[in-house]
Amino acid sequence: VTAIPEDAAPSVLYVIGRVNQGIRREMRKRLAGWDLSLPEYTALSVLEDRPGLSNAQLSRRSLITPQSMIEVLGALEARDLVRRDVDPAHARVLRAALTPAGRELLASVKPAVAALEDQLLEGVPPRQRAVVLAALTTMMDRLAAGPDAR
Amino acid sequence: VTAIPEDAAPSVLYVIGRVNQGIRREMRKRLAGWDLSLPEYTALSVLEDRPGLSNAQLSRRSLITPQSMIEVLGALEARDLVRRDVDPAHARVLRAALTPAGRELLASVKPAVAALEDQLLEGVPPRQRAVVLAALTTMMDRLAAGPDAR
DNA sequence: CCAATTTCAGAGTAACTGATATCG
DNA sequence: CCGATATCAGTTACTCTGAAATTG
Repeated sequence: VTAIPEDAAPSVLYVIGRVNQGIRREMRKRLAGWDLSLPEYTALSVLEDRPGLSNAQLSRRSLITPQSMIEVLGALEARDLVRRDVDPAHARVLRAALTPAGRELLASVKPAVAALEDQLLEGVPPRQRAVVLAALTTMMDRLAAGPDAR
Repeated sequence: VTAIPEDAAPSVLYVIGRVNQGIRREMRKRLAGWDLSLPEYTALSVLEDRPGLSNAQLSRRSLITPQSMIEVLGALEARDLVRRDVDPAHARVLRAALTPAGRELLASVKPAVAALEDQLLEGVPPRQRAVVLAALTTMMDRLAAGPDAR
C-alpha cells in the first residue's frame, strides 16, 4: 500500500517530556492525600531499595544537585520519615535510611502509584515493556555519565 | 545458571522522571545561547509541525494548563517568533503560527537538540527505538484521555 | 592543600489555582 | 445561559547558582 502522508513522528525527547508532565500531574494528585511531594516520594522509594545512600549519592542518582536534594531530605527527616546517621568511616558523610514511619507511609502510598503505572502500561504489550525500560535506563546512564565525566 | 540476586528493576515511572530531569538540564544548557527556555523551544517545535493551533489546543497537547501555555506563547509573540491571528470562524480563537524569524531561530537550534537525541539513542538498538517511541506515545495518549475525559 | 560532602541563602524556572471577560 | 477560549493575577513546586564549613 502506498502510505498516505502520516503525521511526522514526534521525537523521543518530546514524548518523554509530555509523558513526564502527565505523570507529575497524576502523581501530585495521588500523593496529596499523604502530604508528600513527588521528589519526596521518589527519595523514599530510592532509600527503600538502597538504604545507606548519602545526600551526594542520592543527588547524583537523581540527576539533581546536592543542594536540591538536601531540601527534600531535610523535609523527610523533619517528619521523621528518614533517619540520617554518621558514617562510621567518614564523619562528614550522613547515610540516610527509612524510619519505621517512613516505611509505613511508603507502603500505604505505593498502591496508588502502582495503579497509575499499571494504567499507563496497559496499552503496551508485556513483551515490549522490558525493552522500554532497558532503553530508558540506557539513556539515563548516558545522561549521568555525560556532563560530569565523574 | 542460578541468578545471583540482582538489583530490583526500577519502575518505568521512576526512570522516565530521571531521564526527563537529565534531558531538561542538557536542553537548558544548549538553548541558553539562543535565549530560549525549554517550554518555548517545545512550543516552537510543535507549531512548526502543526501551524494554526490555538492556545487551548497547544496546552492540551502539552498536558499543561492553558494559563501556563499562554505565558510561553506570550513571550514568543513578544519576540516576534510567533504570530497569532484571529480565527475567521471564531473571533475568540487565536491561531498561532511561526513567523519567518521563528522558523529561522528554530532551524538554527535544532542541530544541537538533534545531537542530544542522537547521543541518548546511541546505546539503543535501532530496531528497538520504534518500540520505545510507540510505547511512550501510548502512555502519553492515556495520560491525556484519562483525567479530562474530554 | 585538595577533593568530596554537607548545608545555608537567594534566584529562577515552570508549573499551578482562581477569577474575569468574550464569543458562538 | 452554557461551553470553550483567552488572559490577568497571585501562588506553589522544584531546581539552580553561589558560598561557606567540615572531614579525610
